[in-house]
Amino acid sequence: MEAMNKTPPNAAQDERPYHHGDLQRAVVTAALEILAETQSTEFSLRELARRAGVSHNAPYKHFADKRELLGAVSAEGFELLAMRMSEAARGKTSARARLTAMARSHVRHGVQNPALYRLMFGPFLFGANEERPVVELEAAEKIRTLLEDTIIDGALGAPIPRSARNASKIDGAILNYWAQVHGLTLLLVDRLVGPASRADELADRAIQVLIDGLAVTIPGLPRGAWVGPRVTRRSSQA
Amino acid sequence: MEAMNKTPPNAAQDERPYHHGDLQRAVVTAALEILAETQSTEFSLRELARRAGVSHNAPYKHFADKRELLGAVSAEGFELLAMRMSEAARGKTSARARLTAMARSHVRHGVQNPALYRLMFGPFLFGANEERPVVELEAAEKIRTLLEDTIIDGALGAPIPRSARNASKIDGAILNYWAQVHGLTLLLVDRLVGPASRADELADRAIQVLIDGLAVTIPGLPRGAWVGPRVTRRSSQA
DNA sequence: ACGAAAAAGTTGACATTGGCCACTTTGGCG
DNA sequence: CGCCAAAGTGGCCAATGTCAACTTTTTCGT
Repeated sequence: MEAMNKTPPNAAQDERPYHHGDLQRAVVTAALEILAETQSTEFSLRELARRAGVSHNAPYKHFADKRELLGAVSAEGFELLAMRMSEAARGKTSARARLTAMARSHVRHGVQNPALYRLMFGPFLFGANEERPVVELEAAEKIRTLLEDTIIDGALGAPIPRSARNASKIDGAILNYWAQVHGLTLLLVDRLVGPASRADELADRAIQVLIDGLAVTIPGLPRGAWVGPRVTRRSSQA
Repeated sequence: MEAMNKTPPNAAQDERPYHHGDLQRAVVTAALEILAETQSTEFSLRELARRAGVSHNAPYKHFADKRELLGAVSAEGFELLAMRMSEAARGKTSARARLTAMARSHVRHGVQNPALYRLMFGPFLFGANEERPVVELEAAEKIRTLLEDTIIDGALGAPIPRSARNASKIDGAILNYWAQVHGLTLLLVDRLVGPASRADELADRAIQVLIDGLAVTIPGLPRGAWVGPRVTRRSSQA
């Protein structure tokens, strides 16, 4: 009896079905929202569930715990950064202009959402002696590759062919770039330098100094040191 | 009756007096310990109180809330960093050697206690639109001054007299130093480059590139930008 | 086509936390 | 000596992360 009211698809679309559809994504999206609003990673899982319109335990069907959730959010942040960087570089003709544009958009990305930026690079996701989440390493590797290509392409003044002999020099240059840009971003984000509205100019100067410094001699990295996420290092034996 | 057993001061020294003596300091010290052990700022006030051997509410007589406590810990971290940097510089004859030594000890300070380092520079202490705690700004200013003196002293190749004309150039150089060293430290601390055992070499190269870059032209900071904590800017009108 | 199992969501419970309160103990000062 | 503020205590509260048991869908092998 009353066979009609089982799975009623007729009651408009606000009649939420028992199953959310794609809660996984909804939760990550909501987390990004809350992160942007509160600027803190200490928001509550429950508040998040409330926003997504599900019970406080539903997210646990998709993420083992809060860390795993934040890991997904962080990875999203890395993807977003990579997209912004590569889009900023698109259209620029010189490799140097591309490098500058990438630095700008990196700094902007941080300033625009400090909490997300700190989550991305920070330690919220791996304990004292743990590794970083794989999903995050992969996303970060994408950015490293972007930089590598630009440097090989001549961003430092002249193209540097990708050879075994040059590898450590390129890594060294990437390290210096990362340190400079990441450092500047965090100083801005943490309000130790400013104002944040000057981010572009400051990023430009940072790159200027970096390139001038590297143009003299490209030193190369000490043997055994590594730059960027190590995930690809290991996968080479797969 | 039984007047004898009130306030018994005879029971050796392990018989803790009702008043701790200097709980304020004890709490900060305990917090530094827990921070070093757990590598997280999310330890509980209660655990801390347990360690100090007092009730879970005793710390509230000395700190309004957890933030204020962490602020004191952070300030301690800045003081410690300043001490290490200035001691590392002591004895070095050339200004450049001093700058390198300071960078090394900065990076070491971070690598040795990541959680403390992140607490110092991170956002745990000021909300979305708040200022940094004053105690922290003052400690950070000390470090900025250290750097300024070294740069004025010729760390970049030639002495730069402290003049109104040079002020923005010096600030620019300090910004680049900070970005590079702070950035490198965090990349190490957050395990995006490594290994941490190579910290000294990497710091040396960072300074090398920095100095090479600045030696070409010292650009100067755009008008209106600031470097370092702003606390002294305001106190000049007092 | 059907029934069982897996997936997705729900309610209820528990220990722990930061912070508030009223209370007691102690040291110092007039 | 007496009193009061500072320092420390225990009780309490709402909120949180996470576990466990239950219910509702969806899926999938036969």
